[in-house]
Amino acid sequence: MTADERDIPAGTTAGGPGQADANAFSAPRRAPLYQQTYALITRGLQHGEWQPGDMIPSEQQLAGRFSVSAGTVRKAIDRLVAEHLLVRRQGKGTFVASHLEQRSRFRFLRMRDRKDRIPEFQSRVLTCRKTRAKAEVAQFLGLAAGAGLVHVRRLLEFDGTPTVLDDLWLPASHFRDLSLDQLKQWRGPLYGLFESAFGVQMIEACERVRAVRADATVAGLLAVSRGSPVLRVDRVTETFDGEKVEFRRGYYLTDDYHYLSRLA
Amino acid sequence: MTADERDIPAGTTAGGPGQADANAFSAPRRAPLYQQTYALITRGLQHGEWQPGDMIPSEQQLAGRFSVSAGTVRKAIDRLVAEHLLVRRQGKGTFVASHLEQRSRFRFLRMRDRKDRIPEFQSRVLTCRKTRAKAEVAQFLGLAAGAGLVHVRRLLEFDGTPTVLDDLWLPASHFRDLSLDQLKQWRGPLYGLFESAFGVQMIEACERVRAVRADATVAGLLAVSRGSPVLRVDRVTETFDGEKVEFRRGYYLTDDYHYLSRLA
DNA sequence: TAGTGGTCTAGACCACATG
DNA sequence: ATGTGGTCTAGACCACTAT
Repeated sequence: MTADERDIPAGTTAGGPGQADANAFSAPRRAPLYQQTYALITRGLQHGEWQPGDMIPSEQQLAGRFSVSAGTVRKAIDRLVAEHLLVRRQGKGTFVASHLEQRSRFRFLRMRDRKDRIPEFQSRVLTCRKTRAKAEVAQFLGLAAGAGLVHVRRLLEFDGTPTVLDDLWLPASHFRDLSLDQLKQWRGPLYGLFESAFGVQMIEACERVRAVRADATVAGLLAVSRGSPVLRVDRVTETFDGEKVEFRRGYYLTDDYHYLSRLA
Repeated sequence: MTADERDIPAGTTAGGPGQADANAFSAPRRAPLYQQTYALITRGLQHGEWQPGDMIPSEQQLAGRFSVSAGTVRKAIDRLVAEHLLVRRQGKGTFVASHLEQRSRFRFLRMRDRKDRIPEFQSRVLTCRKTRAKAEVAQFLGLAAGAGLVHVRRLLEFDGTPTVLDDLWLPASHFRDLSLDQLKQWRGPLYGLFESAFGVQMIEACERVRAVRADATVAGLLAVSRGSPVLRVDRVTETFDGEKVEFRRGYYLTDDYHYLSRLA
């Protein structure tokens, strides 16, 4: 983008502030400027104009580029910050959120210990294989049955004991080159790897939680007897525009840990 | 409160806008005006100056009362709206949120059907008894063991099938006069009853979710076999200032329904 | 017509980070 | 000293609701 381009048709004139549109014809309900500004910044994030960890232009600069006031830019950024897409740092600037940063490391982890603290845990990746989507997984990902996927299985040990078994299915369209070696070498959150190595930013997720009996596989890997009650958590993760880029099924032991949910 | 009282010491003078404090001495870190304003409005809600469903004074009026600008009041109200304590209605005013209104009826209900819709359900209150707090419940409520409680048990039928068994423990200090008759006669959400009949506004809650085996009682009431996996949801509900006013333990069948959690 | 919240602007000063 | 975000003000006009 060049500095002088105007992404938003100037809705104000020199006549004064707050003058939205001087047209005599009633325009077809234009969205408020701060929402348009929100959309433009989001598009910049989506198109990779600013990468995770990058600083975006200052509020003044964006105001100039979009031909709106600083307050309007600020309101747009407020929302993006609330949605964890941006992070403000006073005196420094506004930055694109990254799963590699400490502050967002446990954003999607709901498990807590008896005192509601995040447990210490270790991840052991067991397998990584190319597969094709069965009907159920395909439906969760909004793909056709048979679509190419990468399947990852890993075990999380909480404070030393195996507690979570995760199965991940990732669209081959984005994750074709993901390998077991790569996963085993990686230190840190998977979403950090996906972000840095595959350019996929996990923005939001939705989890459906059930209580089920452990089958032979789950029971074996979690070291409990078959039929034991375990929490089954189905997660669908999306990137920009609601594009589904992960389906994850987790089996959680909840004797010493629990799934925490805040209602407001 | 009288119209001319000033709850916030005027931090600005006639000298111009944005002049927070002319004192040469560095004051002991005063909170921003919009936070003070937030606290003052919250106090009004807590003290019952404005009841659920009431309209609070207009932004202009509050700005006058607190000697701050309309924008500052607006920012304070923005937060209270985000926290679901207030509701804005354009052209009408700003109102105190109420559990009796349609919009907040299912705020704390996380169960969904296969299409993520809120199920149709019916509540059947089974028992309502005065008891004393056992150690576990006392701890959840931050009370001493043996404190007076009211215990309520109810069954929820989702689309006609018993799916949720709830046990509620409520501090007798607030709910001494709650009766089975009252509960059976009540149509609508329990929190609406608690709000209108006992003046207790449920503001936020925290749930800890586990998978457990159904014991004889649970299995009997939910019509499953003993040992079946069920979701156990422990909820602690708070009113203003984090005062705990409900501990609720729910047992959920998750064959046809699930617990939905959005991560962001 | 009047009152309310919703949007938008322009400009001030403060607090923080960096060179 | 400069640039960034954070706070605060004053005032304009728009959109909606009610009378």
